[in-house]
Amino acid sequence: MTDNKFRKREVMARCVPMSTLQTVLSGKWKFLILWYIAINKVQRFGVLLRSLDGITQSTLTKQLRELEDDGFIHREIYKEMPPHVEYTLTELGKSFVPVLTQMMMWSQAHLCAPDYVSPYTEEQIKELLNQ
Amino acid sequence: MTDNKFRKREVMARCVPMSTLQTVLSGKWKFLILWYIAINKVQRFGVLLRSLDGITQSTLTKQLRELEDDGFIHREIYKEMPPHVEYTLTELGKSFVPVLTQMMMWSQAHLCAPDYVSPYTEEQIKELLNQ
DNA sequence: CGCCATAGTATCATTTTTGATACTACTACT
DNA sequence: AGTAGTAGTATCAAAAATGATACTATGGCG
Repeated sequence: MTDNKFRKREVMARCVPMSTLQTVLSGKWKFLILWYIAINKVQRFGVLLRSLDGITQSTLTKQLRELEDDGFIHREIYKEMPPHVEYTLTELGKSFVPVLTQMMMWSQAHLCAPDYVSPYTEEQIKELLNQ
Repeated sequence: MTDNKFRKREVMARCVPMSTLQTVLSGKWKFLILWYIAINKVQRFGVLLRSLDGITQSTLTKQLRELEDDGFIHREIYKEMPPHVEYTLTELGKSFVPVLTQMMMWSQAHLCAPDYVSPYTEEQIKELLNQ
């Protein structure tokens, strides 16, 4: 994403990369949403809603729209019955996966209790990085 | 930081590492504050205030206190004349530097215009990672 | 027809974050 | 005694993010 299509253009204009990133990934849920899509390749709206404990439907919709507008995820509508929507990572989103993975690994190592057991296997993480 | 000393304990209790990280680094300025302290080793309050374009004194104070409470930075008061305060990274903060660096490099590569020239040399980045 | 599941939208309230502004405390210097 | 520079605090207002709730649209099924 090298063109200026981000939601908050003032930040982009100054191009303080770190500020832009913080703006783009602002909010309580963005990291987690991206992670869930990354680890599962595809995520449906309903599954995300049930996975993100405490989020409301309207907030999830808004977060997903922002991630879409900022070019991280792609939204595919399936008109089968019942109709549903699938979210996948775009090329930009995929390029962000190594950063996301490092964040996850750091968080597991430093923010969790010593007896915390990660739900993600080394294989999952490795696969994520090799895509 | 493997003990439960974070500001928002509910998140910590559930230990969803990604959520904890997003909570701990919430706000418009945290990434940038950490980056400025990391790249300069030491930062004074006044310098940070002038570096972070648009932040107010009270907001900067609050952000710094939160980073301190969450164990990322250390606050050292110098009673010389005029007295001043210096902020440095703690061990936890230093352990986060590789993540921060990767975030910065990704942001420069993907969020900035093609003609953007980084103000940071490769040596600075390398040094940052070798600490 | 009424109900289910899907994935929303719309509206308003609440909470959280940030900003604006004015104030304090310290002491060296003039 | 007054001023300057440091790093704050305190209070209130404004803005942004999130939540609660009710609503829509689709079409199959009993």
